[in-house]
Amino acid sequence: MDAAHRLLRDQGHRLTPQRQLVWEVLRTAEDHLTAEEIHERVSGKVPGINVASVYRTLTLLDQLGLAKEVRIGDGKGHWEVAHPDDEFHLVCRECGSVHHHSGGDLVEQVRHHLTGDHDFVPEDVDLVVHGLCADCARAAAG
Amino acid sequence: MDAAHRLLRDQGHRLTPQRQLVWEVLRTAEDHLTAEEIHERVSGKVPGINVASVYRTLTLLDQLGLAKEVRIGDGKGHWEVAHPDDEFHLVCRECGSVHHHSGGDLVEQVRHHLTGDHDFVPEDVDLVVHGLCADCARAAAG
DNA sequence: GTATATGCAAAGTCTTTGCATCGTT
DNA sequence: AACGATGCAAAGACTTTGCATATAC
Repeated sequence: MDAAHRLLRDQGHRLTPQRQLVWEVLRTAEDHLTAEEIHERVSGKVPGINVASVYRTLTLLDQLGLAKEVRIGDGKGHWEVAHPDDEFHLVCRECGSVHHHSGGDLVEQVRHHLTGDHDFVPEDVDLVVHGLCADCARAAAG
Repeated sequence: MDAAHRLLRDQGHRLTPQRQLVWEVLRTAEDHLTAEEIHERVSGKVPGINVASVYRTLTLLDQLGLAKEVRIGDGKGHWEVAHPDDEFHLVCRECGSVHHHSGGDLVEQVRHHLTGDHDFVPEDVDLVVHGLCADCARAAAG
């Protein structure tokens, strides 16, 4: 049983097929999926799970620190497996793709900058950069 | 006539009282207002403008580069006068306040980092930090 | 006078919730 | 058996849109 399952049960939550499937889809996604997309993928695998359950599961995974919602500014929530936040998101305005980017110590610098200031206690640093991905930039230039 | 008005007309848009009021409210706001809040404030000043017009005006101001929507993760859009994006937003999870913070050259560094990489052409850098503002941090500690 | 902007109400999108039923523990 | 989770449908929050009327130019 994987770590996520263990964590679920340790907290007194039940390990249902729906939850396992949502987690599985999220874990193996190459992309940042919306709740609707996760719903589709899970539905493709079995009976048919309700969207409400997808939302409830995502909320739960978030609370457990296993998943995280990314707001890239298109109105929908996009979900990913939680990762150390020294990474940030590159959103292409042309094709809509979302890539992770490890910014070295940039996020750490932001943290440090704020902490030194003593004006604000930083918890979550959300860095989203909009622009053109390599492919779309090439297409635009060509 | 102020620069915003000139810009509106130069682009062939009409200078209506509604637009002037929305801009006025936005320009003089100390906070980051939602469309609903802007609507309330404008309504307080005169006859009564429709929320739809507020949304339409904000969209227009955005297109003209005069206003900008900030997504702080509470589901609503918050609006501000556009500013050079070497500033970022500090959102308090306790009181919900949103403060601007000039991060020195941090945003510039992000840009530079990405440009050097040639993997992505950065346009907009949105840096939102969630945490505790000075007041709430004090309250929590005390 | 004409094209654009407004008001109004309706519809749209994404997400949450109430409640009866089902299923994990 | 008991309590938590699911499904379903309805409601909610925020924003957009269609269309007739009003108005800036």
